[in-house]
Amino acid sequence: MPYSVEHKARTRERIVDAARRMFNRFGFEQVSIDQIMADAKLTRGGFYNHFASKDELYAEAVASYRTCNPLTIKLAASKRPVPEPERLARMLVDLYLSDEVLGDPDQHCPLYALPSDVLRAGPTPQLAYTEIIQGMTHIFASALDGESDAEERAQAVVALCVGGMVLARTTSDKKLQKTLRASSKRQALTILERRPARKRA
Amino acid sequence: MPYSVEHKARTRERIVDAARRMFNRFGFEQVSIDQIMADAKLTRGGFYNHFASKDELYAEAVASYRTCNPLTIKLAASKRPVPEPERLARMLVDLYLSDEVLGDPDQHCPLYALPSDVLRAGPTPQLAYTEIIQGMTHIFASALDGESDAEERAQAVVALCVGGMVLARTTSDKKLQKTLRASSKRQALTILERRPARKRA
DNA sequence: TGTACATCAGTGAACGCGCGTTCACTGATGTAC
DNA sequence: TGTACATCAGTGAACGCGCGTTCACTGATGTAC
Repeated sequence: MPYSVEHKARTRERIVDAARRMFNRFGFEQVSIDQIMADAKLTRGGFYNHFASKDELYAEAVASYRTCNPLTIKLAASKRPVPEPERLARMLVDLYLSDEVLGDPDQHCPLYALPSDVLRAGPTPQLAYTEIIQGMTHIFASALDGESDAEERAQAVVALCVGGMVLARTTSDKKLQKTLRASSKRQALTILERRPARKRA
Repeated sequence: MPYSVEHKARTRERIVDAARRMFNRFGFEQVSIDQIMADAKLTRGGFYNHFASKDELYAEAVASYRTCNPLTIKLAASKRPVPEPERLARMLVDLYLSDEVLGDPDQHCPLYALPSDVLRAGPTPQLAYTEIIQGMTHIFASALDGESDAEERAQAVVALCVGGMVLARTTSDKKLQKTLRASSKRQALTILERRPARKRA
């Protein structure tokens, strides 16, 4: 049995990682398998030892954001315990709309980096997108726990995050990029804090 | 001088119209010149009598949303005078996030239908995107005229509109599509009405 | 008014490139003895 | 411990299709006489 099972798994992961970063940066159609494999320090032909098609890779790449998103990475890097819900929600808004993430496409979220592609893609990537939405909504709703309109406000905060980034990426006007995100961020925080009194400790 | 100048202009407009609708529906790369020309009841070869390249058509297609958006069309169709700013702003939020627009890709806005393509595209389409953002911001800011944070709140409402539609298009869960837009809509209207007292009449 | 003509919008075949996918191979690795 | 072997991850050339673009043409139209 040549090469260990772990060796193959690591290679596969390297391909998914390269794909996620390049898809987020340039879009699904604009990136060729050749480029992805080169980015992963491999050659074209080996691709089909790992994936049945480019579409299958796409689904995995989107899904991989679940564990490779900036917030999860940041929390894992800091040695502190997981912050309480209110603080976590604010951290997510701050980070999602930050200069740092906007400036580094490797950290971009499929929700705003690849939304045109999702309709064309099959049900598997669509499910991955939906899970990202629900994951974010959950974090915001937890911060509003106990308030009657928690779900509505949480969803609106997700829309503000995604919308702010879509708009910032869309324009080439640096100043507008900044104010659009700042406005989205402040209004998102306002929505999260509108009623400071909470029912649970 | 065969064929009138108007004849050529009409044909060109027919191509731009077909392109805008098909690009919004399927994305830039997914639609071929062949398909667009067929949709405009023409054949492939004639395309280059009107445009230098597919990219040039893309720029025009995005720009055409300026006059072909659902709000402008609706206002033109109704014989009433232009509504006052507050009512216009509410109409835009309502329409932008409506079932009707979500269900009819022909009416979709490039901001959420084509955001992945804009980075790849040149400066001309980017300018067209920016103009759409500014046009929407202007409508919302006018409704908040005189309030100190009008610009910030107007931009956040744009982000809510665009974000709500991006999210709704992204998921295949019908119910989630509906609640995401409803949440964005209600919070957008809340932002617009947060301080009902205005300084001007 | 009728006719010959010039123009150019529109046609459809052909070109050429890029890219997803296939395939015959090669050589690194772990196992059996 | 050392060696022969089997496996299969990885290689790179080749295939074939789709699509943007080009080009020689055709035929509808407005104009000149």
